[in-house]
Amino acid sequence: MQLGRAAQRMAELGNITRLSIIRLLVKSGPSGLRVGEIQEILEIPASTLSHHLSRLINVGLIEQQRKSNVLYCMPQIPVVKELAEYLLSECCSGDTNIKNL
Amino acid sequence: MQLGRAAQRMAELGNITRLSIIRLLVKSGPSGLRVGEIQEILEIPASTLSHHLSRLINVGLIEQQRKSNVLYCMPQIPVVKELAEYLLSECCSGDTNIKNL
DNA sequence: AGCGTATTTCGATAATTCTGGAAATATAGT
DNA sequence: ACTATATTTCCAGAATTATCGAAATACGCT
Repeated sequence: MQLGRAAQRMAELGNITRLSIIRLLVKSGPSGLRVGEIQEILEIPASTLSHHLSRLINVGLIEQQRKSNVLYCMPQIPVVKELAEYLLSECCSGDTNIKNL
Repeated sequence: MQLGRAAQRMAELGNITRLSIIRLLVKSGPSGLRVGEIQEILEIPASTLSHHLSRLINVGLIEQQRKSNVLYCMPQIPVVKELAEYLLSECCSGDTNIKNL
């Protein structure tokens, strides 16, 4: 992952509402939850939730799939994982003294 | 790590300048770099850099230590690690079907 | 076509953040 | 005390973001 993309994704996760959404979805698993479920569980006004969801979709952290009447939001767990790994990648490559971690 | 704290830290990492700083420091290792080194390497105006450093310090992602004339910035690698791990903690606890990750 | 439920788009306001120049502060050396 | 280097604080303008009500859209059912 390149720096700019990682920063974008971090920024989206750097909002307590959006982080709540992602945490809920990650916990729930890859099959996802409906928008309405998220709304009820987290008690977010529909328009606010929709705004945050579209931002998360924008950076690839979740995807949506329609099943008739309802939309399912699925966390893109490999993307989250990659982002997490990015933070410490190449750690200490300029300093062999890793003792005091 | 609790949600609010994690979101704060993510938000600080969600800026390309600050993420550059952290990446540089993480790569360089726990012994840190001087403020001036960071400034030269990343080519950031001093006041801008100082602003971003203070934000990173604020959330515990880096610490500073004075050595006579210069200030060293040391990445708090365990904190970064904890944050990274937070993202996927309790993953899929509500859904045993983890196959399609 | 009309209705009901689910979700998004629009629009507007308040709040926060980013950036960098100029001035201030800190520390060491003379 | 004075000078030099390193870094922060102050300030202010531009830009971005968060929030949510009201209206619009999407889809299935009858």
